[in-house]
Amino acid sequence: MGKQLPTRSEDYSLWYNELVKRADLAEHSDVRGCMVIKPYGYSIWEKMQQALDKMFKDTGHVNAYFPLFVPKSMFEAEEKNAEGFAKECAIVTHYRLKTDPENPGKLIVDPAAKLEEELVVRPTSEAIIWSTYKKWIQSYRDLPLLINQWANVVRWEMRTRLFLRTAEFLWQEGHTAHATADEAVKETVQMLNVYADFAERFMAMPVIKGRKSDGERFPGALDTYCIEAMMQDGKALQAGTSHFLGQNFAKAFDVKFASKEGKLDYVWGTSWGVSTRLMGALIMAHSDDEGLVLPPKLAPIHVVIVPIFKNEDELSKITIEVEKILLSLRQAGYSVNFDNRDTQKPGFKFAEWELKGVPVRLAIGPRDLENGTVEIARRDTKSKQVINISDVTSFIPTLLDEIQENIYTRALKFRDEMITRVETFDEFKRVLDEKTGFVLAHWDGTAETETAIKEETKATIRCVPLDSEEEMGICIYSGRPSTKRVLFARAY
RNA sequence: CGGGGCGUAGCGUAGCCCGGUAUCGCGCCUGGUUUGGGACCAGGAGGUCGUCAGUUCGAAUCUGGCCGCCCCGACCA
Repeated sequence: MGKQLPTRSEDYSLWYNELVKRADLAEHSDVRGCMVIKPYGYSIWEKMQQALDKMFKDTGHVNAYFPLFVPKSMFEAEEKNAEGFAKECAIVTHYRLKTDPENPGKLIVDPAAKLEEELVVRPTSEAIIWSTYKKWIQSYRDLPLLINQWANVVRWEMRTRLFLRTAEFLWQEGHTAHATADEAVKETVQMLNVYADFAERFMAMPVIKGRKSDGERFPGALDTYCIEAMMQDGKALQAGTSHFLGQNFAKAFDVKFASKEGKLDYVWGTSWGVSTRLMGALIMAHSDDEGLVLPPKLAPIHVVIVPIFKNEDELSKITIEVEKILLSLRQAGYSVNFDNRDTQKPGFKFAEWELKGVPVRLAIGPRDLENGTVEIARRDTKSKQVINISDVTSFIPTLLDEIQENIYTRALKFRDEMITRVETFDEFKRVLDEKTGFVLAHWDGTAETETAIKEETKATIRCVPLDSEEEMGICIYSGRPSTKRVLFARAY
């Protein structure tokens, strides 16, 4: 393992994989397609969970937990949904092992323990949840039902990438039921806004809110909204989705309610989710050739303090000063790590904490003790300055805010520069190949055109942006009339 | 499931064509010198060469089966 990370420009995928491993975020498990999230990586996910969970609670949602296993008959009740996920389901068929009579010490699946009905390991929980909602909902007084679940799901993917696509992943899925279509649509849009807000305010990652084309819609939904983010290689990453389910699941699972007027009607549903994929997004949106760059609001460690010392005596003198800083910063609610290991040199520690993306580093050595100063370095710009040690406590909060802001602004500027409006298919292909990034172009609205463009260019319609203005134009592919531009990109 | 490639120490590898008991780097351990940007020197530990069989006096190397993994395609939060 070399000391230097591969560079982003050389091979973005290699850079990503190495970074994930070297920054101690995650690694491939020995289990096919699965991922081990390491403590440091998991602590970032926990920060995301906390922030999101609060936003869900603030919008009136509560948490619950539903089973991992879904009986096949229940799973197939909503046909479109079942069909959409059928190709990537793990299925439990037996419930017991036994000693292999021909191979002592080894186990075989006991053929006598075959399940009468197979259990599907949830690829998503609509089926199991709606079958439960049937029991919970009778009257308009039971509505709206606003529930979120933090869980793992399994999708048997052919090829996997850490965080972006693994056989098992962690996520949150909200499932709500409403008395009216209007209210359900409002919920769908509200949660899309929550996601966009989270991405921008916490992850410092600008996103484009939009609506999926028919082809990209969630199976079983009437409408799928999404947020799309741009990675530093110009590719798009779907960072969250919110679906308006109409009455599809209510009908499939017979979930009816009595209205105020005494009429019986099917309820209206939504579902929405974000996953550990956001970790991949966070990494690819901000990190550089030195490693991870974490926005302060999601950094498990805000500040790391590295003492520069030659002997025990120097370290203890430094420690006295550091203790004061630790105390005041921790009281102010910041997570601070004092790296007083005597097994590593300062240079090594600098590199290591940069790799892990800690936003601010303080270095204190004998020179500083003499001058009453401390060297302060920020991860996002890699700039350093020396300030008075007495100013540290007031300096840090402002600096962290500034870093959060700067990372966002930088990502936004990059994103905006990498969105190109094109008028012809030649231009479209050229931009995708040479400049990369997102392309705003007219599309005739047909699935045929969408598929043809995808086959020729590997670019997909990421979404119809919600802020896309009415504008007469002609489809870049078919030449037919179009009223709106849609967002194309190659995607993860 | 189609097309290509690879399995050698914790990780990354050389050796394989042309058979003689395994190379180098990182990491790890010990001692010393170092310590304001990934230290240096010296010594050391660690290997059923994926697996099973065959050929041979002798197999990491040649032959065959099996297992596993990676890359490209189809699928995808």
